[in-house]
Amino acid sequence: MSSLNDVARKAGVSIATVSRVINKGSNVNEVTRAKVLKAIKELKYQPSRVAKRLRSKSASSNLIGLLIPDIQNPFYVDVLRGVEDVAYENNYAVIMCNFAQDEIKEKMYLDILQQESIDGLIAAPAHEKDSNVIKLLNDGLPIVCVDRGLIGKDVDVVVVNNRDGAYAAVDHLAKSGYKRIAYISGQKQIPSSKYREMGYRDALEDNGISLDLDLIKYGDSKHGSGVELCEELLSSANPPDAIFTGNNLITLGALETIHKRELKIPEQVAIVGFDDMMWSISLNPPLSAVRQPAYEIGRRACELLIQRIGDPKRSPIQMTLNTKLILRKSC
Amino acid sequence: MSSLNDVARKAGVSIATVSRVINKGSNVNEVTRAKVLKAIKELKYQPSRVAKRLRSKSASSNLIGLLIPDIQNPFYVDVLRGVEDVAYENNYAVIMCNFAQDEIKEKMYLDILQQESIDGLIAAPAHEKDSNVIKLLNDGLPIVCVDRGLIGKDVDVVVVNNRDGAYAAVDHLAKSGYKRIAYISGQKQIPSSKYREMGYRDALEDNGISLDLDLIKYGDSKHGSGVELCEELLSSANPPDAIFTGNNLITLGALETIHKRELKIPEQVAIVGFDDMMWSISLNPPLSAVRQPAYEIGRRACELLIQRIGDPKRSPIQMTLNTKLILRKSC
DNA sequence: ACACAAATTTGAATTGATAAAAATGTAAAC
DNA sequence: GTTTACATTTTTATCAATTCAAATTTGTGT
Repeated sequence: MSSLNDVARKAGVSIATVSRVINKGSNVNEVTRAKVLKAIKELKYQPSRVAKRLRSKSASSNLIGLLIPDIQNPFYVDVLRGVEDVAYENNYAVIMCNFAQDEIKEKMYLDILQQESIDGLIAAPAHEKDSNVIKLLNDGLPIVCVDRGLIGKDVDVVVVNNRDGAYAAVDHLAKSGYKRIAYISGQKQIPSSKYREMGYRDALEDNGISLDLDLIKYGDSKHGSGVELCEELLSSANPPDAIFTGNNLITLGALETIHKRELKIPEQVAIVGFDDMMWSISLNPPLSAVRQPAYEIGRRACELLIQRIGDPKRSPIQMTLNTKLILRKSC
Repeated sequence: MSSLNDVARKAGVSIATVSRVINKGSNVNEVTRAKVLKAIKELKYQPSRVAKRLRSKSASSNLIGLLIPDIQNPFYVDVLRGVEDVAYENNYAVIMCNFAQDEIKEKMYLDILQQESIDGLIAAPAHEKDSNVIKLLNDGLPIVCVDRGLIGKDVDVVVVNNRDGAYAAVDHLAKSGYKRIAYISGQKQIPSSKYREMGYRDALEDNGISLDLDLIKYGDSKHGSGVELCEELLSSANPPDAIFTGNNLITLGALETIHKRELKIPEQVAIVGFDDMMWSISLNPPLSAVRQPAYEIGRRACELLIQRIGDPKRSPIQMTLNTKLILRKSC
């Protein structure tokens, strides 16, 4: 790897001149510029981003961090794609960090991101009081939150209307005649779970169905808890006739359990999940689901972040996108 | 952010001493060490990874790059998880770059990774002659290839036995009595597609089924081509009675088309896909598939890479893992 | 108390870039 | 022929760390 110095020597000028050729380009003679460019080409010179960052703290690293709780969840994959597309269009590269719902891991990644002096961060915090993320925010790093905000902090947020999405799904179940509608929730402490539960409760109430707390199960937002909690529900004395699942992976886990018990969907038990997937139509049966515009969440978040990097003082925006109930054959 | 200098001043010693306390720790008096550690704690000092990397090229940045062709493909998500788990265990962070099968994007990402002076790279190259990856290899960067190698280059590789995996699937279809077995391939130029086709052809031949080139369709390894190519196959004058799909996303696309046409699986058309997914059992019908140990591929690749970073001269290893045919209800 | 060795600490150079100050060169103005 | 203005280029300092040679302190034995 050749350095500025090598180029300068080869072109017979000083490093400062080479630097000017590469950067703004003002105040440099055409003849000199040509010499330098030739040397750069011959040496296949590439500037060291590391040295650049060290020198000028203000200099953009053109790196943004993306902090995600669970990359196995297709929802976050779509968010990632949205973020990445916008980042790429704007000449940013994305460092993706999957903390797998482990706050120690989260801290390690955030430390690294900060030490790499990223320009900004898109984060789905572990929960609303996520001190690791709050610390960076207090340090002045541009941050956009997705899927959940930070309590008491004025920060850019892109979320969906979780309460309404859940309401629509459960309302539809109720109006379709299901009486014992269960809810398998993700981690209780994350806001999206709470809002979805709120929508669930409201829809039941509005349809005159009394709440049965045995029909609400709390898990960890992963596949395994979908399997287990669905099992619990179905093996209870008074099982549900419909299930509303709190996310992607829970839905797939619940489906697995239902199929293992060879129950007919929706005749014996109906199911609607939060989060749609490209291949939901190929599931057995084609799955009804509350679609979140995950890709767009990613795009919007990245747009907001790039704006904020450009103007750190802009007042924060909370953006709420709408969900859409996609009806197929599972309810 | 405080620097070495701040710590040195606060502790009343030179920066060299502070550096020694932080790093190896040899040749430093216990009293001094205590003073320095106290100052570090008080200032919440964290060493700058940027400065460290600039200073000593040999010093580990504890960063590895992961270059992936398509993050939407769950196979690569599992590889990523494997890589990440091992990286985390060994105190490395992973920069994930998804080049979305776009070689220009690939080049941009690789340039960035090199400029960030990563310690090593795990790459699924675009194809066997991928000049972008070869360039880094020639520059001496430790590299491990997954899923496909680099032609004419002696490099660590972790692959699965694609030919045998495909053979097992197609052989099973043939032995089950299917006569017109189609193959929907991913991108023709990638090795895994070629080897899978080889297994397909061999299995047909060994079962006395003559090859019909109309039954081989080449796509781009993505969902859309699964949809379209399956459509082409099914609408032809002499449609197949079974389909072997070249990967995950193609399988899901093909399933979508089959369902749209309301064909019974496996009665009217059977299907076996390359790549298994956690939720394959919940598909309609539960999908038979050739399982690749994706998570293990990731783990192994990362282990090899960390070894190679430690010993750049170690002679390259080609590791071939085995696939397993998982039979469910789709054939 | 002295010489010598060992342990500890420091100073200065280095890494690759940027930015501000200083220096050089060129041409027009007086 | 000198001054001045302007364009161009170089010098030097800086960023935060590592590293090695040099300097200093400490310890040991006589």
